[in-house]
Amino acid sequence: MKLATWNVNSLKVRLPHLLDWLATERPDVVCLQETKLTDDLFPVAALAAAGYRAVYSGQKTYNGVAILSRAEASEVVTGIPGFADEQKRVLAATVAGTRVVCLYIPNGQSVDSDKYQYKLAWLEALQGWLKTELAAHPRLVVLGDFNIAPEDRDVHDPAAWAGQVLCSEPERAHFRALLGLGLKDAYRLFEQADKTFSWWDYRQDGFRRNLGLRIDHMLLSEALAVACNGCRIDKAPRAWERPSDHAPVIAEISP
DNA sequence: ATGGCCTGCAACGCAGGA
Repeated sequence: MKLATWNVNSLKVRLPHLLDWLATERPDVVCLQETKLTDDLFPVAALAAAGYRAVYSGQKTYNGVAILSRAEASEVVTGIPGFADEQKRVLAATVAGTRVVCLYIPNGQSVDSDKYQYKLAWLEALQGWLKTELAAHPRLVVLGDFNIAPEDRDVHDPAAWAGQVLCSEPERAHFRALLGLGLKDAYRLFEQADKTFSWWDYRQDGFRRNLGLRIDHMLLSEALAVACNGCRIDKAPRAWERPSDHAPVIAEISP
């Protein structure tokens, strides 16, 4: 099974990129973030024509998540159970015997912001939920835009980012706590080139200068981690005209 | 130098992203 995650930064704008990319990569499951579409506007027909079913949870202007799959998705859950949140950031479904949890973790804006406190509370709730999900679903993948650069090697300029949102110690501690549940960072299961990132700022010619962060992740339960053959970041779409600021992350899992 | 760039909304600038 080929799994992917991609923050598309507006599915309306990026649909042509997504369709081109699906035709090239032909993944089995794709999680999307920042669709920024209400559900009545989701491009069901265009994706069906490309061979993909879709489940989605969106809102106007902000956030919005979706799971595209060749096989049917079942047991669909939106949001973190028991955690009241108007923002559409979570979608879980079972596809071909694998539990897929698609996340758009809050950005946090800055460490002195109310949004940062919301992010930490959100991460606390996420951790509790994923513990029960993992117990119920041995084949579990948690993937999406985490808005956390887990280590300094995931940051183009660690000194400049030290203590800043996306890199702060409380956020990184939450990321490590997810690993502590028994999840593995798929990207780090394999040897990777230095300074490989999944997001680059639109400003300052950030992509060409590789001023990036690795904040999009794929976490695998033990059963999936031992079956994982590879994980990579696909930088190609970031170089296309009018790109998303995020690149897709792709992993291959043996049947 | 606290902005630069992009998106959506709805207005002729703003919020939010990261």
